[in-house]
Amino acid sequence: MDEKLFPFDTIEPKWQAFWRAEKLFNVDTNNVANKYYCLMMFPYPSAALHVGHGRNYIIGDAVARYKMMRGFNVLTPMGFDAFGLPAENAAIKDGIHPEISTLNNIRTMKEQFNRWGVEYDWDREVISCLPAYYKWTQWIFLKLHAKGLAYKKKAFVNWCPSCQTVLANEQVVDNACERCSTPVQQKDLEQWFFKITEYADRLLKDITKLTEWPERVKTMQRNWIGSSCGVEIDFKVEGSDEFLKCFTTRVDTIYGATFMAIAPEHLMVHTLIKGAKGKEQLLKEIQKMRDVSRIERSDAKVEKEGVFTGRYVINPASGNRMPVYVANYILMEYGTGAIMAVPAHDQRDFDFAKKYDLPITVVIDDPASPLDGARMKEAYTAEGIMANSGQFNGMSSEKAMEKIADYFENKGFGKRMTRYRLRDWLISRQRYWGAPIPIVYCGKCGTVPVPDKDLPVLLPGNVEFRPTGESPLKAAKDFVNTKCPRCGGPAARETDTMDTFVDSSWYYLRYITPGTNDKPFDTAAVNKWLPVDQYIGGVEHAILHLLYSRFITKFLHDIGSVGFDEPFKNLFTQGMITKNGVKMSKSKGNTVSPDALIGEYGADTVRLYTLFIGPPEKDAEWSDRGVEGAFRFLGRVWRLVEKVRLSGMKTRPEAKLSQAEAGLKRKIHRTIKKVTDDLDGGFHFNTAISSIMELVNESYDLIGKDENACGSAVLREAAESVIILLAPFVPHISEEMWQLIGKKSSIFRSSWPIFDKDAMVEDRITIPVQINGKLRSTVEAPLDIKEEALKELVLADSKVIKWTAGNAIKKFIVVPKKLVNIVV
RNA sequence: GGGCGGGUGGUGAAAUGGAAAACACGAUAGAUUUAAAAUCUAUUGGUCGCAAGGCCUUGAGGGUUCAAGUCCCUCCCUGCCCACCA
Repeated sequence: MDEKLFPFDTIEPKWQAFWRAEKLFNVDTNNVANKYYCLMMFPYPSAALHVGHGRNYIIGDAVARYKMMRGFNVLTPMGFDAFGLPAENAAIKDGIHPEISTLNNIRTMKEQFNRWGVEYDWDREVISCLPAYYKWTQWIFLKLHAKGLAYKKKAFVNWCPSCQTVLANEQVVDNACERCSTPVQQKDLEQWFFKITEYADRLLKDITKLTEWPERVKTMQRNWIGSSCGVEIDFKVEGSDEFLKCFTTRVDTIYGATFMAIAPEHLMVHTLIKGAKGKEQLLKEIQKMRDVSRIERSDAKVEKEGVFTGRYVINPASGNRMPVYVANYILMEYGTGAIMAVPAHDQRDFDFAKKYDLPITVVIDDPASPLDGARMKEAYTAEGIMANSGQFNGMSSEKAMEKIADYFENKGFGKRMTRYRLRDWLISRQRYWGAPIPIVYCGKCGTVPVPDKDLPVLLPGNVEFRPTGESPLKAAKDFVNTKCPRCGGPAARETDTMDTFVDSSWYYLRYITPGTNDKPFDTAAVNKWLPVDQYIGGVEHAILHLLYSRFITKFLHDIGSVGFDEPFKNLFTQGMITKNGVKMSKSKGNTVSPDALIGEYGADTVRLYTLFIGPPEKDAEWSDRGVEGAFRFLGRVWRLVEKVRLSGMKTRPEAKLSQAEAGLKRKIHRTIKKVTDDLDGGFHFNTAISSIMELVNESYDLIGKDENACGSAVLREAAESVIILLAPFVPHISEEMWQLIGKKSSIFRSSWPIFDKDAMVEDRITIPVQINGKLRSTVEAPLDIKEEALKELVLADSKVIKWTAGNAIKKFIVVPKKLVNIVV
């Protein structure tokens, strides 16, 4: 497209500079009257932003500008989630230090925001990889540690034996290292955890407080935390004083437990197989199971594998001996890492029992057709009538669940408990590019937290990035060797760094008082501005980031650092932009760069199309053709405003409205209402924009009918309304047009239009008439017509007469002001 | 495997249980132009019909209702997320 429909290339830089000079987006946080904290999830600094990334910022910018026009004191800060694996990988590959590449990327991104016309209060910028920020990430770690909520235990990691390094899940491809294709092993390492499970009940319960969150996000969080009520049972190991603990939600099936299955990583494995025949072979088999990643093992399609330990436990209910197997489908991370296997009533146990020829005892019978263990083709998992269960026989399984639990608690075989699927948050990473964990290991004093006054523990800059090997921090002797803060003796620093999710779980607090260097944030100021009024980001963060942020907020609340216990009041999760049906990503080679598009059509066009593409909470397919459509629409608006401006002198008084003008007047006020409702009721930008398009079309219709209409006050009102309603979406061209029609100050300092109810109403309406639910005719009637009069009118209609001919009317349904349905 | 979404024209989509397909893209024809672009006008779910008009149509099949894209049940297809990517 060679021709410019409007001079966007001069308009856009002009207004971007204007907003900066006017400090339009700089907010005084001392002024809390009418505060509105509009927050977008801060991004990982990536070099090449595509239009899919743009959606998040464009939505956020439109919301911020709209709220500004509604008279709010809007805070929209931006920052960067700047630690992370990609920068470190790039350093290994290209030898560029992560800090340099990260800060470069940040610069590029800020230029892009600027070109989009996406504005922030940059005085509040927060960059998580800078010591001024991560000092306080470390401080939060220490606070958690002091409360016993940061602790160390062994956990399994993906380990590449060739590279001698820990692999992220995404670096594991087909159970092999992505770099050298060596099969990945599962290795247990000492790891740092945050005890988020301590907060599981509150995180679950308080979801009900999040009334302004999307239902689907709340459901995902509920399922993720996943509480289940059940009974924990102690099984005595035969010929030993040891017990194996199992948790079950189906204690009603206890009499049908015919074997026990434990995870290959279970701590009791070695005790159990001590002295077993063929122990070496057993160990080899168990190791083989351990070497398969947990994701793969939890797939139900994977063939069940197991080995018999040679030992038995006693079923406390039936007294039967149950052989103990080590099985690949049992995960140490879930429950106790051991299950009582009930083949008749659990499909996975059933598969395993079939394979290893273990007894299948029916204890819950199907009331519809009696079950036979020997002939079953699959497990029966529904409720039923108790069988083979001693004193509980004949009871409903539902009732037996409670009775058996009572019985077990009385006998001391086990106890009721609520377990959560949620596991503690593993926060240590064997990586360089993250906030160092502020811990020192001393030969005399043990694990010693770094005192607050010694923060931050600086990440050393001068390290070697070898293409393979351990975290560069281990080799940085100046960093590792230190003095014990307690006894002053020689000590070694922790070389693990923190998960970047720790950095991002509190950044929204830092924006309020970003410069403070004696505390992470000012509590009083934070309490005035939070919870965040509107949080906007991708649905891919629905679980982890949002859950971690809620956890950290609750913790900070408990130690008195903040006065609220939920950080985000309203949450909006936008869908992603796809191209050719799949998510835009560099690896798939289907990204669309905004730069060329902005060069050709301007930022306003790209913004308008991005908002018009579809409902913002849903995924949307990008089309370059659609961008042209948005461009042509803006050209159409520009020309309309030009016409109105040029005829501005001969404005006719409003008193003599023609019928067409009265129609346009109604349309103006309906549009104002529609756009306002769409923005207030869930950011329906797409339908808001289409209604503005209709208003523009009707304005042209008026000119088409009557050239003199250009000077009409109603048309002028229409043009002004279009400009102001479009302003949040296409800010540059709106400012320009606002100025062209003679307004003196920024459109974002003007107040949002208010619709006039009286101007909206029409005195006559068209009412559809259905016969047996099918549309057959329409009648025109006064708006306030009485039901009787309407009935008369409808029955006199020729089409109605034709369609009802000869049939008796059974029912006459009138939906006031909407529709009539006649049943014959 | 588990969890969460989605399925409506050639395309993106719209529709508090009340006129399915608004708005836009694309397409076709015409106007304008030396020509193109841009602009303007008309048509555009399928089907039968010269027309008037009829019949069909929201992944498939059932149900509730005067009325179902929307509510309920069964099934099919598809996208996304799953703890060391952020």
